[in-house]
Amino acid sequence: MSLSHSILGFLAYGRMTGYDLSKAFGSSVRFFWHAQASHIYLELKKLEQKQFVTCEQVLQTEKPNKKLYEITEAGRREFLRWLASEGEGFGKGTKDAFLLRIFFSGNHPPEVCIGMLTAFAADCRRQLDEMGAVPASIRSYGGMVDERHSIYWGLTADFGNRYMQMCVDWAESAVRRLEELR
Amino acid sequence: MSLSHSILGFLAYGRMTGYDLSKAFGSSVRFFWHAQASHIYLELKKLEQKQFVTCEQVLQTEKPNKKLYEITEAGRREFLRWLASEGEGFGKGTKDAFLLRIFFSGNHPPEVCIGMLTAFAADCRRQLDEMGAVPASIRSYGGMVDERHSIYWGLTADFGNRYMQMCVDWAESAVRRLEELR
DNA sequence: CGGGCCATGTAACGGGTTACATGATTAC
DNA sequence: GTAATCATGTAACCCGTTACATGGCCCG
Repeated sequence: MSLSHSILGFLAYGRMTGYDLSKAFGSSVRFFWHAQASHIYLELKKLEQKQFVTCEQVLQTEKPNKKLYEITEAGRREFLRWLASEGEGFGKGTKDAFLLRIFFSGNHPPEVCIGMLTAFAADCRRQLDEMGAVPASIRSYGGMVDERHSIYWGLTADFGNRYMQMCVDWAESAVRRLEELR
Repeated sequence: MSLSHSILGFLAYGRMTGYDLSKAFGSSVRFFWHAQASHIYLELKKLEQKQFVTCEQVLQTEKPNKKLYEITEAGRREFLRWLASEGEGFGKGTKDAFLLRIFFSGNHPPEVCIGMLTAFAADCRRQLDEMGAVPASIRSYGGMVDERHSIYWGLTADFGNRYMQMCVDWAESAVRRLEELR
């Protein structure tokens, strides 16, 4: 259960609403943890029940009312516990339906697979471009919290870049190999 | 729902038992789709209900009895449909708790993160070694089915290698960066 | 005589997704 | 007038995990 822990992680930076959290996920960890808004609201409720967060209603006249969530001491402890926990080693949680399709692609003519791979490469390149904006966004957020945090944001962004680049390279070499064999 | 489809995929190669399937997952797609034996048995039952597979009891005296599963025409159609389906684009399904921990690592002293990263790199290197055996295993299986299939097995294995290598490189560069900043 | 392989399952639970529902304000 | 942004939620469902249960054969 990592969604609840990453919510706690964001709340450790400061008070936020469910909506803020939803945006925070979208603008930072979306490459390795996609979170649905509705799920976040659900999880916030559970965290409140467990007393890991407290909630304060904020009435607004110009905008819809909102709920500001704040992490408690117990919540911070739980978050830190998770942060240091060993966590399933590696590759155990990996689920990649795309690679599964490639694996079984002997069942259709090679052109289909070539098409899938080129579309995939294009997709990766697009995401690589999108991530070009990440360093700037880190710098802008980085000013708000201290640098201690933003280093790590940079590390995960770097992972994202390398990953996408690797995917592009792999897909292109795969296409080449398939074309050789036609 | 990709487990059921990959089961169909394996059965498209030939008749197998739940046990065989479990081994097949373990020796091929485990790097990007880990399947529990118990889950496979569950899924086989559902596939039988949907008439995507048929089941034949095989009585054995020397060994426990077993059930041989065979894909039906409807099953093959469903499998092919899935194989050609667009499938969620990319990165949407990605869930990586390890990167999540790195992202939030500003909350503990850098040494902890350095420790996590070195352990991670060691883990990846180990898996890289393990995958050295894959080409041989592909060749051995490859003889049984025609080459049409084994090319694709090689492509996914190549992905695994590149991925692990990228992880090692990234983790090492991350450690270097963290050590600079101490 | 212990461990590993063969071989199959059940029950409870957890975590996440999808689809749906609502509604005000602001900017083009 | 219509799209985007702000803002919160419910209900049903699905997929997968964990833990448990069973039991014979073969090899060292």
